[in-house]
Amino acid sequence: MNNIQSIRGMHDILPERTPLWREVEARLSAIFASYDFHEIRIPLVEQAEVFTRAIGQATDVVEKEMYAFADRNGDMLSLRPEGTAGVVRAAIQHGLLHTPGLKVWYQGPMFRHERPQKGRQRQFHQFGAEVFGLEQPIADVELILMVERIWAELGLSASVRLEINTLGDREDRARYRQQLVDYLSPHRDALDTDSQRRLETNPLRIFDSKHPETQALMQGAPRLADALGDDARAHFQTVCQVLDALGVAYTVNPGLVRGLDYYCRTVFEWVTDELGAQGTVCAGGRYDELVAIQGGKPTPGIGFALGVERLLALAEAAGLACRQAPQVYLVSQVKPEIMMALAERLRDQVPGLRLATSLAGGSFKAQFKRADRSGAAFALVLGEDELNEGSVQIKPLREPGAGQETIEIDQLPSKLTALISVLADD
RNA sequence: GUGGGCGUAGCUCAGUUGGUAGAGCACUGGAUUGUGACUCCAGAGGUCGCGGGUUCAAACCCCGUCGCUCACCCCA
Repeated sequence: MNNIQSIRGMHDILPERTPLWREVEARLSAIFASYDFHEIRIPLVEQAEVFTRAIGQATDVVEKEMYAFADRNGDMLSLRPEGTAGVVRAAIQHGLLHTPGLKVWYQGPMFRHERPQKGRQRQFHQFGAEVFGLEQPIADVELILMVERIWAELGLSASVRLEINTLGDREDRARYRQQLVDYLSPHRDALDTDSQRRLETNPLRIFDSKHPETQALMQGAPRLADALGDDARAHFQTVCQVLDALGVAYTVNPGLVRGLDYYCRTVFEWVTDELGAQGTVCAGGRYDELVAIQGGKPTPGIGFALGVERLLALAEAAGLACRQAPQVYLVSQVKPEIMMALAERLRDQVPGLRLATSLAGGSFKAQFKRADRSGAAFALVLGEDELNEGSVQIKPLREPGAGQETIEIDQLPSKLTALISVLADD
């Protein structure tokens, strides 16, 4: 092979797969619009501080996964490892938070320098949505409903399950953190090495440990639920009640702790068993203090991010497939300018037509072979005979036994319009 | 960052105890000079990931390196 390769963990999305991406993107953006979310597009690069402040200095994402570098003028910049921090920055910068209830969504590549594996690459793609200025629990619920609709729309409801939890408010977590440290410190030696380190940096995330001994120890740990303040407790109860009333299935997972520091109160996550070790397809939660942390006027917020590659893996396993084929393939043995004039006329007069022309030329046999491979539903035949009598032949390529018919060129646009209107949309 | 498995034609892979490479699919052309799919024939296509070493001789053995993959870790 060549020496030039894409960067490790950063993959090309080839033409064969882009129709599937576009299909999923179209369905998601339609769902977002149906909940009155509006798209926002922000830079892929920010001041590194935008992320270090928001995500938390002690998180792995900041500590060892950011693509951070010095700009030519010495500023520390970073490729975005996630979307929320940049959206918050943009919302503050442009005064979008003066209107309560701002609802935005975004989409695009994120970058984390991790060791690639199934469901995890260094450049990956997320869809995300954020709501600002609403502290009501039903804002949490609406976001959850919207994601539930995504699974339903893509036929994935049976593949994922929803887990939720509450992290309480900052004072609650501070109090609880101390309880946890007090409980675990005497058993420090029983913890795995990673958890020992987290004991100093981020004790709550010890709940994430997969080590059996650590997990056993955590069984007896004090519970965050018992450390909640009244407000946070009431908030979570309302979320659960409304979800129950709406028939949304979920389980409360007291060990569910988000990896980014800015979360508080409601956190949620959709997980699957079908993708190996990277089972989280979508995750999010409330971040009522993030706007203030980023220098804005205190404004509550809540949002989620969804991993597109993971979603696509599930969708493909469930049978979602897309390809973009031309509807019509023009086979010709007349002068190129005549063939192309006809093609242009058809593109002018047949709305939405996907028309392939046989630029490579060759025998009719070779051209028909290409027409077949292209996936086109119809071949148009334009040879000397047709040219002389002002006609074109239309040959169906996907109906066995169907004969081809001759049609006058003037009637071709309306004929094609009728023919492609009954084709299944690819 | 740590470990396991793997890198041979565009794709999926074979390659016996080291003797300078093969199949299927795909591609190109042909089988009465205007018609695809099925069939038959022919052809093209590889410095065997890259670099070094051992050897008369390396796809095969050794070292390094890059990448893919799975798990740890982390997370979407």
